Amino acid sequence: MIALVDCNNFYVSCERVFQPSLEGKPVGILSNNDGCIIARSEEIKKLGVAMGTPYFKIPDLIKQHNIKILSSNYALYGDMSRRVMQVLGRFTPTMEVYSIDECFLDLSGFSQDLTTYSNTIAKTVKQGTGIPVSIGIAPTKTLAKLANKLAKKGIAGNGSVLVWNTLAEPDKLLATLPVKELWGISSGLGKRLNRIRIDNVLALKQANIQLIRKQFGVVLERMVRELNEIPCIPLEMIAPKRKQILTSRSFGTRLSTLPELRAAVSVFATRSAEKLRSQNLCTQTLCVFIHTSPFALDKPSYNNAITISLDQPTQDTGLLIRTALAGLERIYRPGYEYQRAGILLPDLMPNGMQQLSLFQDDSNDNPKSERLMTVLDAINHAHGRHSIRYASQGLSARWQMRQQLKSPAYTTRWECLPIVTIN
DNA sequence: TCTGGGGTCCTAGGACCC
DNA sequence: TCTGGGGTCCTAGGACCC
Repeated sequence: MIALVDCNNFYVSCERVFQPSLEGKPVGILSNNDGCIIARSEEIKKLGVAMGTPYFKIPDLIKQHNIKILSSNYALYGDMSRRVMQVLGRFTPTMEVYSIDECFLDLSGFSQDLTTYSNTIAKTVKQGTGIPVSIGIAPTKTLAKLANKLAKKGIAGNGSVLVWNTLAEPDKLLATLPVKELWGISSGLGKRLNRIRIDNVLALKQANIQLIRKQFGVVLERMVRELNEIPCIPLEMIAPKRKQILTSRSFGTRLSTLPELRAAVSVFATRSAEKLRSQNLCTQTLCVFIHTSPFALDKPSYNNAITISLDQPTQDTGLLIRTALAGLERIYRPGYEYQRAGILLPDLMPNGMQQLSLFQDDSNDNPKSERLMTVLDAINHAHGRHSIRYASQGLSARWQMRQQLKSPAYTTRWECLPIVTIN
């Protein structure tokens, strides 16, 4: 049996742990750059605010209902997530951290009553971290996801826990669920399924497996089998190695000039190199891209990207910056208002295993670069990110993301530690 | 004025091998 | 009249996830 533990309204719950006054009130969390609402409390959902609603489109609603809006605080969410996972780790040796707010636990072979056990898990997480969770338990991941959703919505189970096999008539329930509710079915697949008269989960479960394979491919075939309690998606206990690293941002204000874009791209390249080193990886390839806004239909649009192969794999910030800027020069066109840029490293490998270049005569530089990067990382770790930097990163913050409503990094910066006063 | 960021997997088609 | 059979690797694009 597999349990899916999912934190309820995770980002909102993290904020509420440190601002209990937000409890019971409508709360929304914004995407980076304070763009859209990407996490919602139950109260704001009830007011009809959909996932992904642009923030600037609902000022009246916010005022009228006194909705509390916050910028994303990923330092906080990341740390709270780590704590939740740590508590969950006490309950089973085999678990897969699936996302920042979800975790699969392998409960097969447990002799206890799973409902009781799961209630204990939920209670312990709440007590240890302040975060409320819902738990769905079933023979496959797909069904565990579904059970979790039903528990959360209060359709079945005891409010926060649902063990699939305790349902008297699961098929009756499946028949009431639209196929789009399933993990792995988005609107695209959902519409195609509806066209062949598969509109609820039961219909999909009973669909002809050969036909599904032929028309929709192996992904949906696996899903149908999982609905029939045949596990096809294994638990991944060891996180697989990263396959790519992406660093990109929308700008706080549109950028038109090359110098400003150069500064932004330098910062993204620097961040990418830091990510490489922190995961002990290096890259053989760098891709740099720039976009105008897809929403500015009245203005000329331009999207371009360039992929550059390096002579040999590297994790050196200076080399990645030089490469990225050379790429930028080639794709930059004047006369556009750029909204976003980024660096993609699509071809990663473990550091120390790279194939050296046959023709490079300065390969002795490698130890030097390594020492420099170690010092750089140590200084920036001790004194804060960007304490020392490459000149090309510049000093202007004009393009930095907007994050005007961000709460303090309560758990990751000493200056932000909450202070408790006892009267 | 204002619309996120970071990932994975699958498939089809092209290029190549013997 | 008539021109094989069986592979691998890479890439771009689409679909999906949180």
